[in-house]
This record gives sequence, C-alpha cells and structure tokens, in this order.
Amino acid sequence: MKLTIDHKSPVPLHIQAEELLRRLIESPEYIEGKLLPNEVELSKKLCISRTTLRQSINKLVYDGLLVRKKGVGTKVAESKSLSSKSKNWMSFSQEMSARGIPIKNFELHVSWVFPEKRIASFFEIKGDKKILKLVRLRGRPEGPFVYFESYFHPSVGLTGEEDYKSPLYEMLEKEHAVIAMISKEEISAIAADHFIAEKLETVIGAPILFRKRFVYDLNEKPIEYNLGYYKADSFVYTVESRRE
Amino acid sequence: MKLTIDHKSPVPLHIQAEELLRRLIESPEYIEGKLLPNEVELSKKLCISRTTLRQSINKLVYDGLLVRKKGVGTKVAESKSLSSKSKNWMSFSQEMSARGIPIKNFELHVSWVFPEKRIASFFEIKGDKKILKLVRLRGRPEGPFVYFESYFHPSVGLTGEEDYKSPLYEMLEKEHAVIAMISKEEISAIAADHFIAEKLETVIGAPILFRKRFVYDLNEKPIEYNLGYYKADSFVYTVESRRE
DNA sequence: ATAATACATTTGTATGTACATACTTTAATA
DNA sequence: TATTAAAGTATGTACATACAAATGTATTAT
Repeated sequence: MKLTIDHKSPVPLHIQAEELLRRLIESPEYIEGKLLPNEVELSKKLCISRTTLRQSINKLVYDGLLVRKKGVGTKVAESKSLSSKSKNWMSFSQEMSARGIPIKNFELHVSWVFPEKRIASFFEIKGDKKILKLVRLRGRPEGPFVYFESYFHPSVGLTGEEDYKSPLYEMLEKEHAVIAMISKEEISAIAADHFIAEKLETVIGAPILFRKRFVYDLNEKPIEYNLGYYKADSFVYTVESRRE
Repeated sequence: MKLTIDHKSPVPLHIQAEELLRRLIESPEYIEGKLLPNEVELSKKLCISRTTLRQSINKLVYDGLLVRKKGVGTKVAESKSLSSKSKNWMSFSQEMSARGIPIKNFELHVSWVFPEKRIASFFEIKGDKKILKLVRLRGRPEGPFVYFESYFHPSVGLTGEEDYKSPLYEMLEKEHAVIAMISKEEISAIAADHFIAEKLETVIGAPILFRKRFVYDLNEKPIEYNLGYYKADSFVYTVESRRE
C-alpha cells in the first residue's frame, strides 16, 4: 500500500493526505477505535506541515470517520458513534416485523424497463439498457397501505427470476453478495393522484407520505432507487438525531 | 443585528465568525446567490485572520450553505427544495436560513396553559401547573407554509417576555443556558382539518406533513414538545443513515 | 493509602506570510 | 473591430509558529 506523499504531484498535499488516511483507517489494524499517531509526529512522517495534515483530518472528522479528543488523540470512529446521524435504518420487512405487523403482498410485478433520466443518472449509467423494475403493493390483510416502485442497478446481477416474496435485502446479501449499507431518503407529503389512489384503495387527493429512497452499498455505489407511497396514518417515520 | 466579533469572549473566533456568517446570509440581502465580501476584506472587517475566517467559511461550505469559486468569490448556495438534513439537526430558522429563505412570521402567540396529559408525561411533570405554549405560523412572504405548536418545560425558565422573533434555540442557549441536543421525531402524512386548513390557507383534506418533535438537552432532560404542520411540497425531510 | 500538584502529551485556536491558480477586466496590438 | 496580452481580484495551497485547554500520568505531600 502506498503510504507516502508526493510533493511534486499536482494533487494538493491535503488531498493526498486525506486519501492516505482513508486507506489507512480501512486497514485491519485500525478497525476498533484505535488511536492514530499524533498530529505532530504524523505530519513529520508524511513530510507535510501540521496545518495541512489537520486540514485532511478535519474532513474525515466531518465525514464521521475520525473522532478527535483534546489531550487524548484522534481515533477511528466506532460504528456506534455513527448513530448520531440517525438510527439503524431498516428494510420494509424489518420495519413491519419490528412493529409486529403481518404483511400481505397484494401485487408483485417484475419487469425490465429503460430507466428514466433521473434514475439513470443516479445509477451513473446510460439510459439505453434496460434495468430491473420491481413493483410491490403491500399491506395488512384488510387492505394495502403502501405502494413501492424499485429500480436496481445492473451490477447487482438480478435476473428477475428471484424469489421476491422473501425479504429482499437478505436475498441480495446471500445470493448476490450485495450489502445495502447507506440509505438517503427524502420524505414529503403529497396528495394521491388517480393511480396511487386506485392502488391504495383510497380517494384522489388523499394525503400520502411519499418517500424517495436511495440505497448504496459499502463503497457508496448505488444499488437501488426506491419510491414508496404510504397511505396516511399507516406509517410514521421516526428519526432520532443528536447535535455535536 | 450584532455583526462583530468579541476577542475577549471564551467562544472561539472561528465559531463566532461562523455564527455571524450564518446570520448574515440569512438576512434578506443574501437570498439569491449573492457574493460575500472577499476573504481578505472580510477578515479585516471582522478583525480576525484570513486563516481563521476560512475555517468558518469552510464549515459553511461543508454544510452546503456557501459555494466558493476560485477567482470569483464566495456566494450563498442556491437550494432547490427545502430539506432538513438529519446529520446535524437544525432548528427551523437554521433550516430555512440554510436555504437562504427569508422567513415571515404570520402569527406569534405566547400563552400559559395547563399541559395535556401526553405533554405532562413527556415532561415528567404534573398537569396542575401551567406551562408556556408558543404558537407560530411561519412561511414565505407569499404565504404561510408551516404551523408550529411548542410547549416548554418549566425548568427552561421562559417568562413569556422573551423575543420570540429571534432564533429560539440561540436565545435558549445564550439567555437560559439551555442547549437543545437530542431530537426525536415522528413524521407522518395527515389530511388538513378545518383548523390547519385555515391557518395554512389551504383546503380541508389537503395533504400535510406532520412532524412531532421531542427535544432534549445534554442530559436527556426534556425541553420542548413541538408539533409542526407543513403544507405539502413546501417541505421535504431528508434522512441519511448507515447500517452497522 | 489518598489527595493534591506538577508535568508531559495531544488536540484546539489563532496569526502571519508567501506563492499558486482560476477567473475577470482592461489595455495594447494586429 | 477583433484578438491577444497583461493586470487585477479572489480563492487555493502550504508552511512556520505560538500559545491555550483538556487529558492522563507521575510525583509529592498529607
């Protein structure tokens, strides 16, 4: 592993140092909250000034990878401290079973479609190749309360022949070695249009909790693009956050 | 508006400068991608070094409030849709100023009321003593888009005579030494009832993003119980989370 | 033994300085 | 006039330096 800094490179030193540190803390020795060498020493070792090194460290601290403590040192953040961002996110199946709700699948439809522009750009692919689209209408025995539309990145390797009745993320992990790691979500309230109203067995204009979900793997590569339409009152989204 | 920096304050200069800039870009002059004064000039004006000023600006750039461009200057970031990052949670004022949106207070009403049962139990107090209730209707110049109802724990020490037009959490922090630290939120979609529809100038049944917010201080003592009713499409809640 | 003190360590804050690089404006030149 | 060159402006990079504040450890006095 290259762990030196090239002063002749056009790449700024603090960028080089940042990348170096990213690689460093990924290595096995640094998994469990281990302290980094102190700044003065490290800056000497890397032949850059402490100021420049701090610039790099700051960025990693901001990204939540490192934690500094005055008088102690800088250590690799433990995954627990990441919960400051938000609670462990869950899949739909997990969410529901956590609430003790039995799920019924009302519709389950798999197809191959050309991605819309915003989906293609999220996946960073061109729009000329079909991708897998998964539509699911789910709810309680009495009736559906959520309509999902999911799109999957080609590299996930789904064939469309998988068993989509079982928990999806478990299947992805076991059979395709794809681990959904990061989830970015946008939640808003909308009025049901004709299509959604029909699916969710409600009236046009009914309040719907709409959730866009962007799912990434460990390497922040996009995996899934998911749209969820929840019937009002059937779903409450909880967030816990902490200032720092 | 206080726009000076106190070198004798125990608060670090770069923090003071950061807060100052946050307030500055919140002000009406800075709504539309306007350039800030250049760094050298601004550092002179604030009587801090350019390095220190850059530290402050960097943070705001990280937070997506400012955009820098070499050879041009630093300008207020233009934001497409309102959204609230859960990374470091923010107050309403911060959320809005982060997107450079000028806030108008349509209603602001302070009163003392007997707490409802669920509020009393959240605050862990008996329901026989009146607590402070703060009602606010806020939005853009064109019209309101959010209705807030807040209740405060007696120990916060609010008298009802405070200036509720200024950012609330800043006031709490400065004048009452209360630091809002933890926020637990429940987000759902509901239909506007008669009352909410009238307040938000919309129709009964219109979709509303409803947010319950429970705010705690450093010691996890309850501070505020807050209900927010957002007009649909005026507010998008964004959450970023990571599995562990 | 215990508590108080002093010291070393490490990050935090803050400044001054210098030059590089990207972009804009102005002036000179063909 | 149009093109090019130079000057000006603003951020970007990088360093050396100094002291402050928090923490942990070793020492000392009680």
